[in-house]
Amino acid sequence: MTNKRPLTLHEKIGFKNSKKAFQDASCISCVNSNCLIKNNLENFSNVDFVAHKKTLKCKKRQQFIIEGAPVNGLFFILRGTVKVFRTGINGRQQIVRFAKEGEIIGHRGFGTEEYYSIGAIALEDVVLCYFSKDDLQEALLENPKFTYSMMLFYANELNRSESKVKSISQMTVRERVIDTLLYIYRKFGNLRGFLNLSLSRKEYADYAGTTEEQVIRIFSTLKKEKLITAQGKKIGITNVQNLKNEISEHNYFLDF
Amino acid sequence: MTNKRPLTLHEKIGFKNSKKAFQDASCISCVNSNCLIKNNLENFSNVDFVAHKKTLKCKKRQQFIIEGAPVNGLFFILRGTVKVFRTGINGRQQIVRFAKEGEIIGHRGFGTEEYYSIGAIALEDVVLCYFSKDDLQEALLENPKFTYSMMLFYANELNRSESKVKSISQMTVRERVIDTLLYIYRKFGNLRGFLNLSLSRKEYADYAGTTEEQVIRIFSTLKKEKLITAQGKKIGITNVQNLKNEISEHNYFLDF
DNA sequence: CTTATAAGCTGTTTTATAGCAGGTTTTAAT
DNA sequence: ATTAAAACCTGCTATAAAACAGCTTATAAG
Repeated sequence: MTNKRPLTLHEKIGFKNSKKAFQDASCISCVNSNCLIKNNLENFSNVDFVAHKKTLKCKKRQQFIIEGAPVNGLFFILRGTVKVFRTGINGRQQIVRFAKEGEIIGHRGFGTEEYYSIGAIALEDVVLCYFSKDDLQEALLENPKFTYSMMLFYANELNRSESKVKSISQMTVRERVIDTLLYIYRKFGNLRGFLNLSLSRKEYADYAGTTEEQVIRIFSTLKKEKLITAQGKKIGITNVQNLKNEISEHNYFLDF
Repeated sequence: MTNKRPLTLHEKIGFKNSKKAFQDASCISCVNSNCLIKNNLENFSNVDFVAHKKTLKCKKRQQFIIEGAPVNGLFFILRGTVKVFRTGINGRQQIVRFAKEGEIIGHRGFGTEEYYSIGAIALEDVVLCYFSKDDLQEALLENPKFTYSMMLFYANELNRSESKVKSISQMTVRERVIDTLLYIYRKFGNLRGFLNLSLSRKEYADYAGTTEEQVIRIFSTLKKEKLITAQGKKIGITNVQNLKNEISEHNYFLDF
């Protein structure tokens, strides 16, 4: 490196132009059928839009959005799993959601917000597509179908969030922990009898809005009740329906 | 009435075509500068859109959206105040928000939801503008600026809701009650030293996510501490800053 | 004006859950 | 292989908040 200019965050974590670094990162050949960009490719009047995107790689445990940083654009997950969180009262971490391929990260900052209200960290090696706010805004104002899709996306996120308000304020800790297990199951599925996403008890707690100890206690109770099996971080749901039954009267599962 | 066909809900509560019943309900002369329709009037290519709207009157305490009913359209408040709620675990009412002129009601059902997940009731005599889902959808797909506004509206609602998740899961009951008082103050302001919206202790509880008794206890403590004054349902905030200080470290106020 | 009903209030009890302390086991690093 | 550091686990204690009970004060209806 001969350049003495300090590296930007994006450069540090390997920000590269898609064409150069990732032959397979072009939207046309993308396999994420749930991606809003992919789904609207034919609607973009300006073909440059998707060519302008940048692609970046993140190693496991790397944080690529820092709470409070200015919002310059939006991320789409091309591959991998991401944890989205915010810091609450006395530094307590609150996990907002877990995201996978095709999902949008950082959209909460798109409206009036100038700064990210959340942080995002890679749970495994991740590849991200990045669109600048300006490019996006232009594309949105030119392509009503795309804007409409984005609007519906936000509407769904809103429903999910409202449903979380309900669950947090009215469910018991046990119910919330079960709800979290079912959420992980729905979203990441099973692999050889275990949930296909390994989380620590602390992470379960931060998502369910409780403490590590409570999650541990509840997990061991659920084990005794033969509702789950656990080998360290690997959690298996014995009978999904039995778990659902405990909370079914409270929740219609519109999340994902 | 010679017609033997049973009345629909809309007919029962006085559904009328705007032209006939309300000379003053036309969007052009509307004074609600915060209304998304009003703000986008010049963007509508199809002038029929606003002419198609219907206007309906609701008396105080009348419920005009029933939880679980199919979503056929969206309401905009022309005049009055509305309580938006949902029924939680064992019939416990949860107040989602209080809405006033210019605001949208029922938008949560617009996306994938087919049925209203909330109920809405008039807190005082209310006039509503109603747009059918089909008309709206057409207008949205024709007018990207309008769609973009709607998208930003949803994005803001999402931020508000996320912030509520945070407050509910991390604030104490006292803090949540204070937060509710400040919310009412910000949104409805003061009238002769008292909050310009009278609510029962139960309603404060249903919004703050606690019980009537807790609200009563906290109100009487706050009275002793000279932070509020109360004459029955009329609540006055003595010093807004003092109240804010108690929760300021937790909350950046992006609600409204 | 009287009565009934709802809303407001307060003291006591119960319960769920957080916090703490002190352990073991697992994982990762040297 | 050894050590350090996470992660996991369990029993105990403290506490915030809900639930209950019984009362008083408003508000509305006849």
